[in-house]
Amino acid sequence: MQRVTLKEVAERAGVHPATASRALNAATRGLVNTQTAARVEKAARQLGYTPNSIARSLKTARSATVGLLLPDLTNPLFPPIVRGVEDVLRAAGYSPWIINTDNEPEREAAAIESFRGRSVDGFVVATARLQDPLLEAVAASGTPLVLVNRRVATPDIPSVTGDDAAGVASAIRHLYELGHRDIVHLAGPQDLSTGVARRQAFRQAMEDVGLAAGPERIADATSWSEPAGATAMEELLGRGVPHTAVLAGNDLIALGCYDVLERHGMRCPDDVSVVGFNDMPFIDRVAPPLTSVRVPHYDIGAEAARLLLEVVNDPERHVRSVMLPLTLSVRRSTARPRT
Amino acid sequence: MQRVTLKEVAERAGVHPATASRALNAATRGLVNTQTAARVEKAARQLGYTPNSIARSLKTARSATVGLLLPDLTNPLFPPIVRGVEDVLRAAGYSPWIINTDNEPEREAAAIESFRGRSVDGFVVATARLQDPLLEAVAASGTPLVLVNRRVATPDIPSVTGDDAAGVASAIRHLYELGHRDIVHLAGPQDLSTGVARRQAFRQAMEDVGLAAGPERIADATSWSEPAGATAMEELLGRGVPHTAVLAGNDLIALGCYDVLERHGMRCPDDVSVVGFNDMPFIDRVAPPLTSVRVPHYDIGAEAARLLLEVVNDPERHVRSVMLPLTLSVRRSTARPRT
DNA sequence: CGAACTCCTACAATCGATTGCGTTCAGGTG
DNA sequence: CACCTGAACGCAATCGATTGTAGGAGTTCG
Repeated sequence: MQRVTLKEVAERAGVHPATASRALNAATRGLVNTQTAARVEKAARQLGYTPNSIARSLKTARSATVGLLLPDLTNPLFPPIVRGVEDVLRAAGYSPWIINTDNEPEREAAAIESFRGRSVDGFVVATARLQDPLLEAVAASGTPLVLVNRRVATPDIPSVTGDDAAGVASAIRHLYELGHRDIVHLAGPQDLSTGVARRQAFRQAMEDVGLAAGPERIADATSWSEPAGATAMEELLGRGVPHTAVLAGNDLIALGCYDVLERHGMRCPDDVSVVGFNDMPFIDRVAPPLTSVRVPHYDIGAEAARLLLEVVNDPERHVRSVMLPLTLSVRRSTARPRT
Repeated sequence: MQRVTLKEVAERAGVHPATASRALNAATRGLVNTQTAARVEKAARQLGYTPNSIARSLKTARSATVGLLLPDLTNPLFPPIVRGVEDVLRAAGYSPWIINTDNEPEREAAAIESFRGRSVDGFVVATARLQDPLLEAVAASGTPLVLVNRRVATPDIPSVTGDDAAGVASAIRHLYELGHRDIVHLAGPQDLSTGVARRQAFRQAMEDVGLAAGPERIADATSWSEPAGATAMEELLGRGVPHTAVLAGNDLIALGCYDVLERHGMRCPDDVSVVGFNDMPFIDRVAPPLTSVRVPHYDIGAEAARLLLEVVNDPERHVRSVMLPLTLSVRRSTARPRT
């Protein structure tokens, strides 16, 4: 377990540690005689030298490390994002620290604090609330920062999101073309950008096809979960608004909606069509398979990592946000309304 | 962004950095006058001092960091394990590095190399094949190491797993009590310990209730996936072995089995009962909801982290492996066989 | 033949915190 | 009053790698 140090490598190659360092580093190899470099490299290989990145980081003040803040990894949304981030980072020699915050501000603060202590080179954040002083402080401090899947009120923070408006529009269009005219929306939490964006997109898309989208047709779920979705659906049913189709803020809310329909003896899609959002893994295997707006989570993560690396490598670079196109996965939860 | 250093804190408090260090460190605070310590602490707070853990790690050769190797985070098995590990580690002031290896040995080697370079204090590994020279090398080198959900041939590596034998037995007993006598098994890959363990447990459990469990009743899937499960099921059907129930090596294999049944016009549970393994998230929402052996993945991860911390804190401690009890989640994919 | 230059390589400082050891000084003891 | 003790703190080395600068060997050119 005794680690091999650069000094030992240098000794074996008969050179000074400084020379060994330069020989082993791609950027500085040009400063060293080719044969010497080869000798050093050979010595390093023979001794099984692994550079101590802690020592390196101390000196260079860069850690090749990125902090990744998530609400909760067990939410099926996030693993693909994480993989996207990780794959891109790894290709660039970086790796992510992952921390779950459960959306608790104290946890988030602690995580940021801990990341700072470990001198991460940047942050990828998937937990942003619309108002988030912590994040604004991070951004203001000049630490590179990219948001995924969410945006904050502050405009000058780069983010990567899906094109929610277009996604919602395609869902509404799909329902419209099937013949639905009475469509309602189970919106997500209104303190998160996606919840707001999709809700607003719903109204816009409905207007665009000439349908009514008054507030009575929208119920807000308090979280992105099945129970919250069920509660919202119950509320909507209680209002007595006629409807033949439901657009849910995400797939979990749609599942909650399923439960309520079943409880009330209604069948999907025979009585009510349901559209979800995210197209999460295995949602094609529930009964009935859910029609859902597909969000390319892996790509979102990958793109976020790319953006972050850009800023890390060139802090002067101006911020840039990316919006990825969404598609609709049509399955059996949507059908023509009964006439 | 300019970080506050210990030296600055010391200056402000009017003491030497060494004293400041001792004052700020719980273990050495006793060496410092109480009032001085208070002064230092106040200075640290005022300046917003965050210790540079890189510098600390360099000096102390400990990083409060653990490497976590996974095959693939997007496999729904792993997020709960990761959370279990993370929650326990965080409580102890540690945090995990997560790396996906996709079960590729080179990736695994690269990950271990990278972890070594970052001086992790230990490893939690969920990727172990039965034979794994890399891991044996790690274990032999004295680096603390705990396996989760898998075991390797080498006996003296601590591991945390579910009690597969008992889980399989409870599944078989359930089917037996429903009246099934012809039961077959879709086994997982046989180069992984869980695949082997469950396969063997199947034979044992069948014998225990007095049923035949010849090799013709078992088909091996080449991976823990739906397509592999489907292929194995097709093979089994091709053999013409009569059966009224299937025990799948895991839930994904069970889903593959569902597909094949449907393709052949058979219905579950009317024609064939199916039992899965893992009880993964949302498997209760597929059609029909899958009866499955529930594995406490979060607890497995948490326990693994605890074991690892034990070894990290006391390297002399003798290895200890833990096996957690499993329960059966009975749902609608199992029913009495048709008479 | 010596000055000027180019290549390499060595020296030494540095990153920020920890820690063994030495020093100082107040207080107690004989 | 000389001496010892121990608490509290300062000094300086150290972890392992990076990097600006100095210096030495060899080459070229006036």
